[in-house]
Amino acid sequence: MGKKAPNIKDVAILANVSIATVSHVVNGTRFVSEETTAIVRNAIRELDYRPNLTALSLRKRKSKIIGLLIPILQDDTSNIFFSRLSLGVEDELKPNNMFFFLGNTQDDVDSEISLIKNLVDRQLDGLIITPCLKDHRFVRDIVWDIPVVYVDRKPLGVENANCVMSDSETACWNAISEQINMGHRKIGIICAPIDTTANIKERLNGYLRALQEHHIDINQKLIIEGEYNVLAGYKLAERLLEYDQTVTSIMITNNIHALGALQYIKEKGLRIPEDINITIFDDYDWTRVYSPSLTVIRQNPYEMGRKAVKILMKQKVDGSVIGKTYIMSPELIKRNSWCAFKSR
Amino acid sequence: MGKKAPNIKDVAILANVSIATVSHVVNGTRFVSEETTAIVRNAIRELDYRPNLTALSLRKRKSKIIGLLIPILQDDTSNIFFSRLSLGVEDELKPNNMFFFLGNTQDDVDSEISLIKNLVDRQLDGLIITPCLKDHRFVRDIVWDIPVVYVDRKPLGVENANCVMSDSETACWNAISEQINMGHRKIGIICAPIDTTANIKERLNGYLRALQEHHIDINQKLIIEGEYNVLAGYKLAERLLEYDQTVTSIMITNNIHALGALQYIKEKGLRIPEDINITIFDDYDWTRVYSPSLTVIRQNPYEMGRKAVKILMKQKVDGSVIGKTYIMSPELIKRNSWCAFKSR
DNA sequence: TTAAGCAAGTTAAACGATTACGTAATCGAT
DNA sequence: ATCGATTACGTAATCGTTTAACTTGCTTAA
Repeated sequence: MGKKAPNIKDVAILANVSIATVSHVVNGTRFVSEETTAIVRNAIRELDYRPNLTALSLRKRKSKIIGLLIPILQDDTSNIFFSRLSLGVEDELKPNNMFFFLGNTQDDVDSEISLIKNLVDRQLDGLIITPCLKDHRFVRDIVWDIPVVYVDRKPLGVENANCVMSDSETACWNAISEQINMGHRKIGIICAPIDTTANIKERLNGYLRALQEHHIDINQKLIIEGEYNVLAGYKLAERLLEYDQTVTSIMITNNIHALGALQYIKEKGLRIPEDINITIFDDYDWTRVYSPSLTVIRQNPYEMGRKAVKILMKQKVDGSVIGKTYIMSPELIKRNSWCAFKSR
Repeated sequence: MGKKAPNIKDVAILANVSIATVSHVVNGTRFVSEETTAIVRNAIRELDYRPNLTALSLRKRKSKIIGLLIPILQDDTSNIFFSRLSLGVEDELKPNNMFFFLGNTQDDVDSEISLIKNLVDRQLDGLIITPCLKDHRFVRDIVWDIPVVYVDRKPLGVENANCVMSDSETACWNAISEQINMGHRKIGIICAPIDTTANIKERLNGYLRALQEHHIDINQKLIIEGEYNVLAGYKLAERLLEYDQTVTSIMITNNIHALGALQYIKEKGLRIPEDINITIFDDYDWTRVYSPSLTVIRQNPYEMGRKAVKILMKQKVDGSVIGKTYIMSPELIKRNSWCAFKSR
């Protein structure tokens, strides 16, 4: 126990060369004779020397690390979106042999700022952020010239930053439109608080647009909004169905609310889909196994993660950032929680 | 764009003092006159100076970061266990104002080693590891004197490292025993590959012990083991129930297999719990909403994470590590997937 | 013979902080 | 007037690397 890690100097002494030579052997940055190379290699092996990455970061002013900031709430810790996003980021990073630093802002503005600062101050090579703070104008002054890519949400004041987004509006519009075509008229929607950075508004807009296009009056009472946890989901479904028992379809714009809402629907004895159609955002594994299996809108966070890294890498190389937004299209996965409207 | 971040020297120049004085003002490590302090503070504010944490890590030989290594597989990206574990780690770290570096080994031995090395080489202050590599003897030579705490799994060769574990054996034993007392005799168990570091064996042992204690013959054909993904879960349930239709209870030792197995049971038309009891490891949200709600064994990964950090902090302070293993007891949450045995 | 050229290293200055040690100015006591 | 203590700060070494600039000893061409 307790022996110190060897450094380049230890290697140099053992090999009886200068530290510069060791460095050049390690990095192949200059010709070193075969003989010397062999001696240095041996010394490295003998001591089990590995370069100190902190010193390297300091000297090179880059760290081979990027930061990934995500906003997972307490009640949402098995969030599939950000898990898969991380996986995408990781997989794309690996070939560049870089790592990432995961920071969870827990959707808290102060955490977000302090995390960004902390990461920047560790000389990160880039940042991928799903922001909770709406206004990111100040961020430019914090991150200096570190490339930043926004994912899933686009805050204010970063018009010339690159983004990777999911087109939830169209996805939602599409799901609602299809149901209208299947005869449904009274369609409710359950949302997390709309006044956040999260793209709830887009989903709601998709809903509204679909109704308008089909000349269906919008009833504000069928638009239900509330806290982001399972119990709230239950209550929101209750509020919706107490108000109007004849709703024949509900779009639940997140998985957490879905869990609560389904509980209420089950207790209430409503049959899915005969009495009510259900559509859920995000294709969690369980939605397939549920009885009946649930129609979902599947985003592609994995690819979004990969894309974000690709953009970051490109930004690092050519430096030029031109506020482009890359859009991924979610997929509608139709399962057994949908059926055509039958009057009752 | 592209201005460089200011450093301590910039501040010193602006304030017309030495960098030592700036450092002392920042850290309060020496008396500095009120006047000078004010001047320095102003300069800091004006430049928006924040110390470079890389330089700081290098100099102080510590980073205020710990590493958390977890083994999440592709098919398991919404894993609640490790999500909550991370959350526990994070929450416990915050008051110490430290951060963590999350590394996913994806249950791959090579990734595990390279991640450990990478983290160590960044002067991490500690490591919390859920290992996939069985033999960690070599780790001592890699991490030098950085404190390590193992969570959820204990590899070989680290007898004097601290651990935080979940007592799955007792939990499993308890669940099986209760069902035996409820009249069940033919009880199957579905496991992920037993030959891993993951504590599948403990769960199986709990199962075996319960049967033995009640003098029930052990039928190897009721012990089903297979790959760790949803489809495999389906196939494993199929194998079990094709072999013996009269099994009245299945213990599914992980959530992923459960999803597949439930699918099979549903398709097969078996009723839960009338035809078959179901018990699942890990209390995912959806198990409550499922029809019927599922009896689960709930571990406490959140507290395990917090505990691991506490141990790490203590280790950092007193340095003495005495291979203690802290054990958390999972909880049996009885829901509607259980009923007493009725002969059919 | 000698200067230029080359091969293969070495030396030392960064990177941005902390901190042991040194020092100039002031004051009180003798 | 001089010494010693004290106050308030500066100088420079250090952490472990990279890398520009320099050195040393040969070879070779004029």
